[in-house]
Amino acid sequence: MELEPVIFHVDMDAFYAAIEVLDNPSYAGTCLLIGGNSSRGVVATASYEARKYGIHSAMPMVQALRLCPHAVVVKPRMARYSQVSSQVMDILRQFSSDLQQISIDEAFLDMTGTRRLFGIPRQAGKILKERVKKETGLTISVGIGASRFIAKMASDYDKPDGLCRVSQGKEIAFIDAVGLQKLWGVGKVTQSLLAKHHIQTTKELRSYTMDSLQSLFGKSMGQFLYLACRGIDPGIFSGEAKSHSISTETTFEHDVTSLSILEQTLLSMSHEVMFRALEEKQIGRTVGIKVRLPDFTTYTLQATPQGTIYSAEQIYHLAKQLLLQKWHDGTPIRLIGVGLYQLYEGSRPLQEELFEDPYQKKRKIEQVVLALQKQGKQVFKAKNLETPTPSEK
DNA sequence: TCTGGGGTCCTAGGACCC
DNA sequence: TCTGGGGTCCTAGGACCC
Repeated sequence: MELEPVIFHVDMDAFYAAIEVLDNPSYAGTCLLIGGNSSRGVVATASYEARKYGIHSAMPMVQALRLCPHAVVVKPRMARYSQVSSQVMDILRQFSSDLQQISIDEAFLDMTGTRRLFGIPRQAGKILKERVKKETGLTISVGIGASRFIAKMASDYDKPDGLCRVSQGKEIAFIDAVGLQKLWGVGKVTQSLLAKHHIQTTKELRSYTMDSLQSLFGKSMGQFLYLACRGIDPGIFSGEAKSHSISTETTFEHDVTSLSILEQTLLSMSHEVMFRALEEKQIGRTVGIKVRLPDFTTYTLQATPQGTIYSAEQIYHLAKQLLLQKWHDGTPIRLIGVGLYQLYEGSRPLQEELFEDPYQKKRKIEQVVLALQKQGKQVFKAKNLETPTPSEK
């Protein structure tokens, strides 16, 4: 007999803010904003108290503080959040070995065939929530469905501290309840495109054939919409990630016009990107830069040299060449970024080159530096254990 | 309102090859 | 000299997500 698929989507509630409250209980019940507190910062996470004022993620911090002047702003501590994230993932793994983490605070759990262990899905969801709460102090929202797509929207449907199950056969009714505005994968642009065609609801969307949707919205988006409004998983998070990239970017506090500052920034970013690649044992074939002007026009440039990209210095040289293709002295820049693309796993080049690349030597040096840095970190961690931070009392 | 940082995926055009 | 069709790779831009 075919087992009914049971997919859980676990979503941690106001994750960054919740952790700050855990570590500093005096924040409990306050309007807490996690994010950069500069003039150009945005809100990464707002506590539920702050959300009552209309504050949401991605809102400019300046605007958020206008809405709620007494809010407390805390800079993100990503290392701490990652630590708690893996703690939660370890708990989830005890419920199913088939875990797919999709971001720092979200994961899918395939719970098919676990009924004898944890009971019916809703029961299993309850146990899971209790376990996470008891062991970490955090509340999570759990969505349960027969597919990832449904489970994902179900966890959002009843937030925070939610538990929502959509049983098989009830998908269309659920999609209609969620509504077109909150359909996963349909953002602002698609929304207004739909509105132009007088499509306001998921029900109206269902009156279109696959062909007509594809001619209106393109092959891929058309198919996505056709399936999504019927509650059929369009295949979200199913394929293995093919390509991979590592990038970093920064928005300057004030627009930058000086070449030497841009060079400095590119250089340190090139090192950061290269170190992360080394750490993940990835080799890149393409270097790209991103530039944003004060009026927010943004362009990207990339280059794929012959052979392989071995070192931070090589990234820097390529990035600088790319920058100088577009940038002329004195043009103010708001944001600059560097990335490594077309990554593949390994420490060897795709094709053995005839001569040893001078950059290959540099890579080896950088590998040694990375190893030393890691050692340093471990020493640091060991020391930390002896002198616990106040929150660990 | 004046818009972060880190990603993935899709589209479309051009180069190049057979 | 006018010119097809398919495939792959590269580049640039953009939508979307957390």
